[in-house]
Amino acid sequence: MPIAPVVRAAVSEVVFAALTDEILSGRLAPEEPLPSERELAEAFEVNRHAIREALKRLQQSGLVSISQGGRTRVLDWRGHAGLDTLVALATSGAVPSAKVVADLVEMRAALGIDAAVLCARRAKPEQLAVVVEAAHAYPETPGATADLTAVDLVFWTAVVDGADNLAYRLGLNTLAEGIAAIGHEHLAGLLEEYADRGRHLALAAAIEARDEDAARRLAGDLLLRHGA
Amino acid sequence: MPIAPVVRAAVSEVVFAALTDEILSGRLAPEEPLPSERELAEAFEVNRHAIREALKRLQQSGLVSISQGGRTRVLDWRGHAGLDTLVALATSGAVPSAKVVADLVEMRAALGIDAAVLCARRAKPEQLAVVVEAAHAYPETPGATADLTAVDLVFWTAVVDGADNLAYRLGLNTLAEGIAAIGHEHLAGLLEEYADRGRHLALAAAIEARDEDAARRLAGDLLLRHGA
DNA sequence: CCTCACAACTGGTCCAACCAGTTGACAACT
DNA sequence: AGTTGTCAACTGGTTGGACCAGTTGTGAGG
Repeated sequence: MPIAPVVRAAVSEVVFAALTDEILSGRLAPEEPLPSERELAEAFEVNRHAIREALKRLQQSGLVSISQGGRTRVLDWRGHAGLDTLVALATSGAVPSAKVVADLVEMRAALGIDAAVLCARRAKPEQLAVVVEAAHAYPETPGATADLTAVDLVFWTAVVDGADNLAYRLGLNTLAEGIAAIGHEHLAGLLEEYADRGRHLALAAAIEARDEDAARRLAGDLLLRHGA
Repeated sequence: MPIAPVVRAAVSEVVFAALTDEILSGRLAPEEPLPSERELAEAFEVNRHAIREALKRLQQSGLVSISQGGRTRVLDWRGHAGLDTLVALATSGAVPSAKVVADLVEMRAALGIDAAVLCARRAKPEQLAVVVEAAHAYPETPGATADLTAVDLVFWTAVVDGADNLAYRLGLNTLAEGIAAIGHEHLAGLLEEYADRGRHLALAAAIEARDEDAARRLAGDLLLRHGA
């Protein structure tokens, strides 16, 4: 048995995960009222405050609607949940996680291609330098998956920074977190992309040359291979 | 004075907003430790439980890092915050809200164009019908801004549903919520697009005909006019 | 100078009570 | 009968205080 840091999950965290799962899986249907906080506290055998912390987070995620006096109700996650809920969706069983991963990768491609173009158009010289440097970090010989993921994240972070768009920046955070959370088992298809040092260098060169068309084409070559 | 529902903000909600603002504006710098929960409770003159609910939400947003025993520390939002934080960023003053809106609209364009293409490729017949129907809802004569926003949301929801990508679906939720929250004052530039019944009908027709190239071009015509 | 134990923090959890809205049932009035 | 008003029994919102469980810095002892 490997020695690793003990996982300490706060009670409200467990409750949050359980209720999230219950909702995303559909066992708690939209419009359906949740049990009262007092009932939940009794059912989970925890204090009511822990339940409240979890419910507040569910509300922030757009999964429930809370109103004083009235009952807390389940919302339709397809219409109210944010992008950050996608990860939980993958582990809830409501949708095959392979489908979620594919969707995630597809969105990553759309944003990545656009970010590459915008980076070529708008990046400052020092940001261009960072992009080129990050591209050189891709190893010439294959290494560990985790390392490759980190290198890839640094590269695309540099590209998105150069694109000078905060929405892309924050969206990248969410996507990267999602990919990291889902784990590398489902991401075998990405390895080939991660390991492609040549194409990353070419893309960086195109961006540095401010060649938007080449950047779009090269980014597409890298990011679209999975779906097609 | 207009008669409208009384705004009732929960205490933890106020604390959450205040701390979010404090962090995004930079007055609380990354790595800097937050005051302890007890100190915050005293400063805000509320119970510690309310502080805790707010901190849990800040943690979920990726704005702080909480660890038992140690102090709660501020994280760098550029590297940890998710897409849903963008709205708060617009009102924090850290970045001109016009910039945030422009970035939001830019991302909306990238996703919208891609979604239109994917919808043309993958939508089921009944989903195509919904798209066409939604396009016909754009008014022939200009109406109220709020109505137009709602019509536009229905149309793009139909398109994204047809694209059959959950990440796009949830991302659209976040973007729509952001646009709604920021308010229509900053969105005058979108009105022209919202009112363009003809182009929406044309786009719907292209999607229905499964003409991906036309869909890409028409969606671009609609969504890219702002930046160019 | 190093080591280790302890005191003084930090966040995590619980209990118990009360405040503040919502809802539905039911009596009273028209 | 139909409407109105009242009230009890819910719901979530907030508070206080106590204690548990980790972390961290300090200072006595080696």
